[in-house]
Parts: sequence; structure tokens; C-alpha cells
Amino acid sequence: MSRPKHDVTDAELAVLKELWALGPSTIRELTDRLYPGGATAHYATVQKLLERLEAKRCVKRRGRGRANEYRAVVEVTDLIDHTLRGAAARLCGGSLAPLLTHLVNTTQPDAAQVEELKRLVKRLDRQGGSA
Amino acid sequence: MSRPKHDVTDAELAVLKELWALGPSTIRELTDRLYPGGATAHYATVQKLLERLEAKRCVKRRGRGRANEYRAVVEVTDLIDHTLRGAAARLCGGSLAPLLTHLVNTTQPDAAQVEELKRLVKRLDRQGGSA
DNA sequence: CTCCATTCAGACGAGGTGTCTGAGAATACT
DNA sequence: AGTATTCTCAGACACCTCGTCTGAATGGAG
Repeated sequence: MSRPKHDVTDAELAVLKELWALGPSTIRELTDRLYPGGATAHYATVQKLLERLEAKRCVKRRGRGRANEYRAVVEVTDLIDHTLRGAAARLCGGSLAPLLTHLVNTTQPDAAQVEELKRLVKRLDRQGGSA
Repeated sequence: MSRPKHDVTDAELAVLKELWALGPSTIRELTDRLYPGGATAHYATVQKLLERLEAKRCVKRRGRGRANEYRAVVEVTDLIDHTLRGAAARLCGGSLAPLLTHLVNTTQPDAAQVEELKRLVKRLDRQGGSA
């Protein structure tokens, strides 16, 4: 449930996604996935991205043998939350409600997601939609 | 209903908000609002921002007397839409639905929004939740 | 000790942002 | 008319971020 301090860039996000898929990994493991047959330069690139992700409080580092093991400390939902709040702050005076309304009007969820929505609405009904 | 081609920066957004508030305006009018007692340098700043907004298809220009009159051709909802779709593309494989469920989960929708949600669910039910 | 992989510090070019300068064209004032 | 004021355009600028990369130091494994 950490909050990313700043926005995550595309290259950084690619590393994060790999971390989500692989679980805690070393730079080498990540590099081999992101740049198959990569040169030593790519290794350093991944390392720099991890360094910046660490500064943004998105990953944490721990020694594993001689190498370092990195693990993600943010989830997709954290990034979604951060993005949504940023958009609300810029465009809606900080309120998330207009975003919700907009999504309700423009979204085409699939069957499973409709089910989830029904459940959520039912729950909201039960607890009596407080402000 | 235009679509902004690229993201709008903070300074550009400030100009846009002034345009939304004032309606079609000249650079002078905008400058006086954004930089009260502003020097001639500020005038050029606003002009550059309008030039970039025009390149991003967010404003249009028309001669008014000797000066130019600028008017916004995007609404807040266009920027919201653009932002939301960008977030969905980056974080949710392009689907907006996860954003919706996230908002429903993390905000306390008021009565009106719960009603909106119910209507959405009903509508989706009727048309048999397509992808 | 030598070799190899990892780590660290820092550079680099490209691109974007916000600001500003200078010169030119059109208008108003006297 | 001639001067001054306003607007416009083109372009520079310093700063920052992003993605990439180089070089040297470190530390085990053979």
C-alpha cells in the first residue's frame, strides 16, 4: 500500500511489470527478460531504472548472495490510485466523483466486471450510500 | 469533442482554464488574468502557450479586429477522457473497467452516483454485457 | 592471482517545459 | 505626416527529465 512519490515512466513501468510477473529478482534476471541477449549496457540501463524506482519508493532492495535482489513494493492499484488522484487534482479540483461519472458513461465492462459492479452496488446499497 | 493529441502541461492547462472561464479571448485579456500587472515578457509567454495548445488541437484562433481571438475547442471532459484512456492503456491493458471498480472501491459514492451506477448496471444487463 | 560478474558514479543526447528577447507589422495619437 | 504603442512572429535560453551508455572500483570463484 505504498504510494509512489512521483509518476513512473514507461521504461520504469516495464521493469515494474517484470517484477510483478517474476517476483523478487536480480538485475541480471530482469535484464535477460527485458533485453534478451542484451549487452552489458542494458544491464546498466535496468540498474539505473531500478535506482530511480527505489528513489520513487516503488521497489526495495536486499542483498542476495553477491548480487542484489529487488522486489516491488507497489501494486498496480497503487499506480492507478496515484494516476486517478493526479487527474482529479488537475482537472476536477481534487474530487474523484467527476471521474467516476465519466467512466460510468463511457465504459463497456465485460460480463465478469458487470458482476463485480453489481456486487459493489449491492454493498453500497446495504450500507446506505453515505457521502 | 476534439481530442487533444498530446498531454496538456500545467501552464497550458492554466491558460485553458482561463479560456473556459472567460470564453473566447485575446492574448492580452488572458495575460491580464494570469499575470496581473504583467510585463511584456508574460504576454509572450501566454502567446507561446497558446501556440502549443493550438498545435495540440486544444484551441483555435480567429482574427478579431487587429488582434487574434482564441477559443477553447476542448472541454474538461475531453481531457479527463484522454487522461483516463492513457492510464488504462498503461496500467490495465487498455480496459477502462478496472479504473471504474477502483473508484467505486476507494470512494464513497453519494446517493446520486449510486443511482448512476444502478442505471449503468441495468443498461448493461439489458444489452447483455458486451466486451 | 586472474577472471568474471556485479556494483557504483556519472556522463551523454534527445526531448519537453516555461520563460524571455528581438525584430517586424499594424494601428492609434498628435 | 511622424512618432509611439500594440500586437505578432520566430527563435533563443536554462532547466529538467528520460533512456541510454561508459568507465572504474569491488568482490568472489576458479
